[in-house]
Amino acid sequence: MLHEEVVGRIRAILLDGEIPPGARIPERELCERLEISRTPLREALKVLAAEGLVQLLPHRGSRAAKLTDKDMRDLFEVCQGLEALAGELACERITDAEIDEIAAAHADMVRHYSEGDLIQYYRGNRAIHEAIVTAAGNPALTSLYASVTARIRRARYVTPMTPQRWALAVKEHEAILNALQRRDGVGLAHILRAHLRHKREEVLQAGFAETEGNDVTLRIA
Amino acid sequence: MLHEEVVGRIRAILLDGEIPPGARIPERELCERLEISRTPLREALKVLAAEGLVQLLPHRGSRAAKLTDKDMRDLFEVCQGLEALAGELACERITDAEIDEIAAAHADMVRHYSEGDLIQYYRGNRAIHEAIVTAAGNPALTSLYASVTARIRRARYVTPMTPQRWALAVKEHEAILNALQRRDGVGLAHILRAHLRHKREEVLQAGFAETEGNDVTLRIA
DNA sequence: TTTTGCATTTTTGAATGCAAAATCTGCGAT
DNA sequence: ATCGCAGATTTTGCATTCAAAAATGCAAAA
Repeated sequence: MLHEEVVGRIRAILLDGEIPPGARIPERELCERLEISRTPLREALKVLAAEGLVQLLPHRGSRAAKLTDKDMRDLFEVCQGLEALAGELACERITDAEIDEIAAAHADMVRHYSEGDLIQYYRGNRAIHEAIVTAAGNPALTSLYASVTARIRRARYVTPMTPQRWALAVKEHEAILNALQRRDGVGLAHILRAHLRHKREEVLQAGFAETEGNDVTLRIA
Repeated sequence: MLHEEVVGRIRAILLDGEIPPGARIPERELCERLEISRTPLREALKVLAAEGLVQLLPHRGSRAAKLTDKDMRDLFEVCQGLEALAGELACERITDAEIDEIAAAHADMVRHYSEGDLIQYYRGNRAIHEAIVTAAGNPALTSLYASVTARIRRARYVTPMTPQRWALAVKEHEAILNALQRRDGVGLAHILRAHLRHKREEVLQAGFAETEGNDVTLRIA
């Protein structure tokens, strides 16, 4: 198994919440499960620690990182900046074909909305945001975005929504698609910022930060 | 020696250009120099690879990362986004004391400019940009900014400038300080973006990308 | 019953050793 | 002289081993 694969598998385990935020990461167990020795596992944990997904405590092992309200707010703020930038760049560089794909993904997502399927809705939602970032044609931005969103993914794409908020989100996505089709970079940036600000408020209001005694895993189970 | 210290020392070696972009990283030598064994060194290299400073080639060791023109452009673009965001946030949150410090740093920098001391000028310049980012009060943003700027630092803070460009840069910095003092977030974001766009043009025009046969180390020596 | 001090156990962090892969070297063929 | 190839050498990646630090358990004292 390649180094990158090890990192990816552990990242998936963390993002799935299989090891919940704050929990200790059982080195020996993971070694057995991935059928590797401690050396490559520890290399991967150090990388994930640099990404912010793992917290290393010297001489006390590693834990799945836990985000405070402040952390969450900060990361959403950065995410807003990155998506706004991506939106502006995407409007300059996106191809008609890419726009069509996003439009199709949007239609799909709206369908899931009208069917009340939150899981599928979120899946489509995420695909759209990622497609916009990809369309910016800036791999450095894409990978930074990936690492930031990974840390807030569970909060962002798992929080339950009230019907009002959900309806608003869908409306905002209409505007997002519209701005893209008009290639209105500044407008798109504004909408994306507002969209994420609303999502952030939602998440924080729901008390979704991964603080002590606030286990996301249980909530979404 | 602690893990973070190892990472820091190697990062410094790379940023100083002691191991020039594209050059192989001599594992054994570094081990001896840092007086550690290969295990912690390799852990650090994996982390630096995740940061983009090191390129890992499976079964072929690691090299100091080399940036193409496109990489450089992309990173500057992201940096623009991050600094613009930081500027907006800083205007909301910066204290009067912090503004005074930045004003002092600015005055210092202008003095170095009038003395023609490019090195000191760049040092002050960097301090100002970093202070603005810090004033945004968002550690997630700060650390992301640090990792992005690290990759373009040598290009950004080493490129020689024509008198015209230097004068323009100083003018822009006047405007930056002014916007900060007026706490004009939107204005500051605009100026910062333009400032960085100019710097990027400078760097790319100077052919400063770390491509084959384009060794930055030699140029600045 | 609770707390404190000590010995034991467990776990972490790093060095070493080993097998596989890549690179280098030298020799012969064209 | 150059190219190609077989063997030797080096380097990489990982498993194992070893020492140090922390956690745990237990007994004795308050």
